[in-house]
Amino acid sequence: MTVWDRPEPPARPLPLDRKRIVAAAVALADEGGLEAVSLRKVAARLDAGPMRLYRYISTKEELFDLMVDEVQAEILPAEPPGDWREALRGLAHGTRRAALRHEWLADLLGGRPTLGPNGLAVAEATLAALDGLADIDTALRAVETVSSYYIGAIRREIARLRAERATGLNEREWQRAFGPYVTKLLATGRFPALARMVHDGTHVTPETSFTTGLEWVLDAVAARFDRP
Amino acid sequence: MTVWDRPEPPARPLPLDRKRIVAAAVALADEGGLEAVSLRKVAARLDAGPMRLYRYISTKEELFDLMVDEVQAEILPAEPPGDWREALRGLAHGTRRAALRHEWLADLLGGRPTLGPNGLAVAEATLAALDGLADIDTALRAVETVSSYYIGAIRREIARLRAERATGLNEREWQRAFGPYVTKLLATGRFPALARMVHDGTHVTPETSFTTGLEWVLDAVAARFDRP
DNA sequence: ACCGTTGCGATACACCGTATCGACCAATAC
DNA sequence: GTATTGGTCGATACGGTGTATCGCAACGGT
Repeated sequence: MTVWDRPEPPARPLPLDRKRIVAAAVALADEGGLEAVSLRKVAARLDAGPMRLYRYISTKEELFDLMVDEVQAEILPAEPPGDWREALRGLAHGTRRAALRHEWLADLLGGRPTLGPNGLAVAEATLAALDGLADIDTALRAVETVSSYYIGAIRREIARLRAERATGLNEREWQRAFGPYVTKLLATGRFPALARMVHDGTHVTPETSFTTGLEWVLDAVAARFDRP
Repeated sequence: MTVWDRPEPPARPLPLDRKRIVAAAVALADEGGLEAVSLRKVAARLDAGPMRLYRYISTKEELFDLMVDEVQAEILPAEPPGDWREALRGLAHGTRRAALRHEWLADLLGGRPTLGPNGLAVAEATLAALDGLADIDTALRAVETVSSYYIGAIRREIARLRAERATGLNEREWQRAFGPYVTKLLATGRFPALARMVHDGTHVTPETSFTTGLEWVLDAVAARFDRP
């Protein structure tokens, strides 16, 4: 029996590790959103059966945790920041940019404590920036407040982005177009303040809105640092 | 054929409406979380087949939208607030209390624009409170900033609550107990600031933490109102 | 060389959201 | 009064999900 007759040995499946699994899941989520991530599809991308993954994770939620931690690596500042304010600002904008690159992140943000290595590294970097500027409790409160702000702001921004995309790319006209339903409701006169806002409010880019609010919050933090 | 032989006419199924459907869904979610809400189970609670619901909603997401709008009715202030600060504060705390009553709300908060009647009413009440205190754009920015803060804060709080519950009700000792994994990581010395925080930080109730951050943000808003 | 043990992953299960389409019912035509 | 038609409703069915179970194959010890 010649070599030509003999079949190749059964191709050993690619060895798996969490890194490859998470990369596949992130790719799927980037392409089709979180709901496109199924254990079967992730496994298929790696030429494996679904149950194969259970050696590395024990639940789908754990996969999500790993995904979040994975992208948190993108958030860590490249160079040590100048002062605390720049550090917090960088963190907030970094998270926002990550969420714009990986929109599914908005669905997960704040949903579970981030105890992965990168999550902890982010927390460490944040707290380190505030070191010595105030007592520990004030610093903690500052981090919580800023994080809460940008988690909420990012969620809202991505939500609006999706809504605009769904109603047909009317990015600029969203405020006025809003869909017939809302315009009708506004016309009833039951929401005068809202109607005025929609009618007279200037359109600002999401980034401007995000930045403005962030600076306000940072101002509030600064006020506590100056007068402890 | 006597009455006794004749079967009763087939019991006409209870008439359905969105209100009853949403109430059933909310009850299910209150009992078992969002993932306990399936169209089949909601329908079963109403003695109906799953497809029956599709006359009232066309997608499961729409049911979630209705649920959110439903609980937003609980948020509207009972009496007109004294000043803008009290209004925003009331809104934030109202939302937080609603999320503690209906934990699944935290999963949905900020996830989609709230265009339902109650959502719009909440927005109207908020904006009305700021009326005339600043130019429209500043007012809008203020509302966005405060909402972003409390959406993020509530999500984080519920996430921690669930994590504590899952690791076994160690509510008080969470900071120190944290699970063997984190303590090990902290022991490596790679996260000094974090370790100090965990070790020396005072334990504050979630409500205190929420309120503190909220007042900071409100201070920031007030600063913009005073000096426009 | 054999056998006991372990651990992997294919099979299978219960359940999901919802597209499809047959059965039913009301209204119309004769 | 009866036959027919039209439209609507919801039972059935489909393709997919996360994961429990357990037969089998590979391995280590005697």
